[in-house]
Amino acid sequence: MKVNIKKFDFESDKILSSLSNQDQQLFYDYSEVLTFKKGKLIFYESGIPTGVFLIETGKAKIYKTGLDGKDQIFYIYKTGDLLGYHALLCNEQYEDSCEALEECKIHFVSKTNFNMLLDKIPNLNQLIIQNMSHEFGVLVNTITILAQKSLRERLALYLLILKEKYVVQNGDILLPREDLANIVGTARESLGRLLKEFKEEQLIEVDKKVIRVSQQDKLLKIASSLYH
Amino acid sequence: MKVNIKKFDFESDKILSSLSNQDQQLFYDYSEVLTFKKGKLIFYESGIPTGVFLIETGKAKIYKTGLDGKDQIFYIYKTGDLLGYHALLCNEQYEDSCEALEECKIHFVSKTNFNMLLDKIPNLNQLIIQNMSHEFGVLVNTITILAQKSLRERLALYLLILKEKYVVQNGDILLPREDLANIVGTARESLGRLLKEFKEEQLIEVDKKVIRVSQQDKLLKIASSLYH
DNA sequence: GTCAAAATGTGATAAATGTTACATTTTACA
DNA sequence: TGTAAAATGTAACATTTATCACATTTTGAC
Repeated sequence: MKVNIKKFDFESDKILSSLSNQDQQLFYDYSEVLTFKKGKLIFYESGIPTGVFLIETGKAKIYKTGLDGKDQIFYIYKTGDLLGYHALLCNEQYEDSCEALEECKIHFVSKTNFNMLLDKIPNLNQLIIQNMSHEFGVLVNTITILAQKSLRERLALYLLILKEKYVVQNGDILLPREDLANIVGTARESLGRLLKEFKEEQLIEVDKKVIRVSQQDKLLKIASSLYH
Repeated sequence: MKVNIKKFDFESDKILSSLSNQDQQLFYDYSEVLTFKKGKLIFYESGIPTGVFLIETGKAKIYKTGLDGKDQIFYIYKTGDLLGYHALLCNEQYEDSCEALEECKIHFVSKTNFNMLLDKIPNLNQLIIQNMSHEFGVLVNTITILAQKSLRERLALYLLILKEKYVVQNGDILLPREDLANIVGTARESLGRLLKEFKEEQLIEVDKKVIRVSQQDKLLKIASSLYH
């Protein structure tokens, strides 16, 4: 059986897109637009949540910094995604940090406004519940992959996931090596070695920072432990 | 800084215990009591959810079986915990399996009844949202640990977590080696070797299957990468 | 209690991955 | 456009962890 890439997608864009046009407009009405330059923090671990974020353009990584200072990236949000509501909804400090991978235009909805919207849009509550319970499954899958699969398998899988998501132009992956290493859970050097192997096996093409998947089917087999 | 063991607790017992006595009674009224013998499946991956489960007595592991047949256990539920609502709430198949670690007495609430309860108990919806958003943080922490920490650190951490939770008598841990290996994400043999090391270093005592933590403080330092 | 099955322990070996220490390239911006 | 800083590549080496192939112990059923 093959791994299913869709099972690694939070689908956090569905929350807003499932609302009626009026409700979507209401959401925008109660938001203010913020711009985060590349590398800027949108929120950070142990900070107090003050609202939620809807990405209009750009991508952002959420990650957690380990005790040794190494980051573990566990998701990349993209255009349309609603994020940052977990800590807000359980009245806890942020457990993770969020950083703009490129310039991000974001609709920020303050805590008070968000609560107001939850009142005014009966659907919203339900959609967030649906999304969070879906996310649970995604994180469970992530844990299993990280705990059980070899580096080679993990890299193959995440290249496929990123290809779907991290489109710069026709499916090219443009992400700092360090970030990619922090997604698949390895050292930058080990990642580099493996990327070279993949390149030699003509599974991918590498042009400076850009990675292009050339043999999706073979990568999928590797990710599924069906092919070494 | 030291790792915080509390950040690995779903606190799924808080859902019901936060309700008023009347509402708790209502919950029980709409449930039927089921008994699962040790080793029996409570639900399983790719199955269709039909309701939720409240553990009255016993413990149960939730895990996911990887493509190679190896299980990854990512949580152990105990008395008072409400579980199995994720797949139900997002209308998806179970992403994981749940198996009784010992004989479990469980209150099962069917999907229809659960929806009815969500209507009748205004609080319940809110409590589940709170719990799910809290769980998100726990899973994020789990991912970071699995991806970044050495086997030695992971074992130290999970022994401490299990000591809190898996009390048979005064904090003893009684769990098959294979299960423990599937929690910390390693092979059974590697786990055994490391347990022997811990024993030689007098961090733990091992009496047949029972593991007893003797030097909690040192284990905590190991788990926190402060001590080799 | 006996016996078979399941669980656990052991040791040698192989493989995977991390670490260190630089060389080289690319990028950002002055 | 030049230059320093950041990112990336490389190679040798150390370490960790998995794997294999059994021996031994424990458990559960009869």
